[in-house]
Amino acid sequence: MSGRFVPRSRRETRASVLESLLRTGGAFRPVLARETKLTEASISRILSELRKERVVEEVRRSAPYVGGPTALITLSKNVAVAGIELSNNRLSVGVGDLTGTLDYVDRMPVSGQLGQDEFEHLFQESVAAMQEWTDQRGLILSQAAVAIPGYGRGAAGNPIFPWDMPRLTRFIDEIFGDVPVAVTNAVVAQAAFHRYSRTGIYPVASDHLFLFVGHGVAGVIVDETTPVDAFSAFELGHMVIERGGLACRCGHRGCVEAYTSLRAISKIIGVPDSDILSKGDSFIDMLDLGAGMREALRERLLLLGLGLGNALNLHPLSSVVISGWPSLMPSEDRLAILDGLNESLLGGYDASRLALSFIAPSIGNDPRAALYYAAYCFVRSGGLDPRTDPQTALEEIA
Amino acid sequence: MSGRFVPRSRRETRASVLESLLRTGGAFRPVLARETKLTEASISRILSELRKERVVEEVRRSAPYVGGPTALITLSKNVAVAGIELSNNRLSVGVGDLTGTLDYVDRMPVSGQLGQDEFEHLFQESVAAMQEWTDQRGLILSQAAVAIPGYGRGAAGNPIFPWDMPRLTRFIDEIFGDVPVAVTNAVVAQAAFHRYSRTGIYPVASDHLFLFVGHGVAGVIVDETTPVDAFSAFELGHMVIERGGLACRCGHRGCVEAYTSLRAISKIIGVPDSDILSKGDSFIDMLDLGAGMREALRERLLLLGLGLGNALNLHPLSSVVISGWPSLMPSEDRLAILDGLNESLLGGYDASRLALSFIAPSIGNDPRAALYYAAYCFVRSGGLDPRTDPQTALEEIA
DNA sequence: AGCAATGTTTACACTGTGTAATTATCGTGC
DNA sequence: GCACGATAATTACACAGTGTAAACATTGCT
Repeated sequence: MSGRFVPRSRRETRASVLESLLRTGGAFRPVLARETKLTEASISRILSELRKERVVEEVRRSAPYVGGPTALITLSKNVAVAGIELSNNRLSVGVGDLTGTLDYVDRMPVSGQLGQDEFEHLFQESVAAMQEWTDQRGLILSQAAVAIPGYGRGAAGNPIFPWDMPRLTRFIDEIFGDVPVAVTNAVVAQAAFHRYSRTGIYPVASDHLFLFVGHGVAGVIVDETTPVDAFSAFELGHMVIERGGLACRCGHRGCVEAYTSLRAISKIIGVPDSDILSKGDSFIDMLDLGAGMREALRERLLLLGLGLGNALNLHPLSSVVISGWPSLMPSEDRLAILDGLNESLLGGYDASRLALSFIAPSIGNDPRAALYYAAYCFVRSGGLDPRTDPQTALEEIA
Repeated sequence: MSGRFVPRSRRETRASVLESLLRTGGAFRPVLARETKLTEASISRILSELRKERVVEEVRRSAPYVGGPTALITLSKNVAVAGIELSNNRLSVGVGDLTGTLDYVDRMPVSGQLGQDEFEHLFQESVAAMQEWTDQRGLILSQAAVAIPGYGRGAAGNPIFPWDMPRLTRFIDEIFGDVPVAVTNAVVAQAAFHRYSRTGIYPVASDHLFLFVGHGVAGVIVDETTPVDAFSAFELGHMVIERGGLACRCGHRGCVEAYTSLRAISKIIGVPDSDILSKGDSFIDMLDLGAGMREALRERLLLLGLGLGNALNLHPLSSVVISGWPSLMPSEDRLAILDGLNESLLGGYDASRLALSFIAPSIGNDPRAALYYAAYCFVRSGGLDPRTDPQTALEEIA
């Protein structure tokens, strides 16, 4: 009757406690116990360990009710992590702590046709500058993360930057030397950041597809029970929805990206693709200029909906969050997506079975997503150095 | 340095030992220890437990080498499981043991347009007949499994049998009463059966997509590290690949299924859809009759490849196994699939990055897949009654 | 100051594992 | 037919990590 769930390694237990703190931004012990499904006794033991290691801190708060808790547990500001983000426009490097503070930022413009050698050169320089900054302050990085669009498709290669990926990860590993570094898909970092980092109101809390429409069209299935670092990107951009249609940079015809990417719509509205997302609300005003523009964009949204419906047929989900330029469109125009869904989604679009929501593209806050991802990876490792851990060592051998 | 990986609940440990036995069909202790990453000491303890419970048996064998092992451990024939499979043609019920022996089979024809009431009625009758058989022999079922095409798409509903799924699972649960019963997608059961049940040579051993082209077109990602019961079906059939194309039974136009399902090709070759898969090798001879037939079928295979490429763009995998009518086609005709892949798969088809293989559709051995799935579910539960297990009970509350 | 209500820590028992010592089994060679 | 070598299989013990329950601490209220 006791319903015990005993076995967990210390690392796992620490990880789930720390993850809970990262997601909530700070919690009282009883809450923590509930979230992690541990007893307060265990929480007490783990926290005293983590406090000794200066990974977490206690802040005294007045009790919220009679006899209530007084010690708010938060992640420590002593742990330094780094995040590096590559987008089609720039390479951003940042250093911060586990609470989300960004203490150092450096952004370099890059071209969309960036070659691998060129990138490596730039990367090395940027990291060197960052390390100078950390060395000056005596900071030691506990974790770094690099977010790259199109990353993580194994043998299929990167559809956005056609690079040698094993070489890239080796290169990055070497640059960072002793510091553990995680490389991930930009959209994974972004989804995790939006969903969990408490920087704004996120429209859904259950499993859903996060779809970003930028230079590429990529999604992630945000599965609430799966660790973020196991999320895998969902490259929607190169689904062929119109045989023999518009030519795409991938060499095929009729891809979703050929119709709905920033580059594709920049041709319609006559604004450089790099400017579109930064326009924010003024985007809509801009559209008033051309009468046929909105209609043309609605057609593109319909095609996006068609591809999205196809994707949802493969992997049914009851909720989708869309970010990117479609989120800047007037809400009546966005309805075109539903028309597309009606052409492909099994059973058609039905608000009771599919919730569609939009979230503003978060231009300007790079490399916060990568930084958050670095914090997440640190936390997932239980705040223990992966290199000295026997279990990980064992797995590496195997 | 020791590389210990201690924490596992007894249930998990038992499950991994039993799963290993199910997959291999019997093993010696040292092999078992390696496969489960446990020490021989643990294996010894677990096996003595399982032997007492009569879930496993020991068969004496002459040692394969000096000082070699003599006791081959196998799953017991004492544990009875039931498998029920619904296809568009029939409802098959079987009872067997964990070794794959099928002791009782009953098959009833059903129509493709089966209504839910009608199905429930038939199901109840078939199960009653089966229970009469088990009662006569004093058998007590330890686990049952039901495999249904199109099952498991949550709120999205079943695209093949448009039924009320919560009602269906409730109904099935009630029918079986005390016996634990798992309901799953037919293609999941089939993939697991082909891949793990040692009934034939399976072409790949790594992660891959298993795609079955029958009345529907469905796939499963067979991920070697994920438990089979967590596999989720991949409904490729209703991806729209030709806007405004052929009408599909789902109400949309241009779905993969409208071009490549058994029903679709039965119109081309003039053979009833229910007969196609059972023709086996004579299928090819049949095609010789019509000159344009093969060309028409090749076109359909191209479209299948197009849809497959789209799916692989979303979820990159380096290996695909195809079963169903395409596997009966002459190998030169199957090359049309590659043409389709070349239109959609990022980077085009490349034998070094994508291995395509074919496996004969296993008509006639239903309900072996469901039976195997039942055995798998039993094994996954550690051979313990899930109802008396505190952990499961806890999870059910949550 | 004392009390009620809750939070926090600690002593102890329990589960399940690995290590290492012990015991069992088999084939081989004399 | 019996001792020996090689490996399999079991068992005693130590250790990690959890939950339970009791002890102790803190707070606000009267």
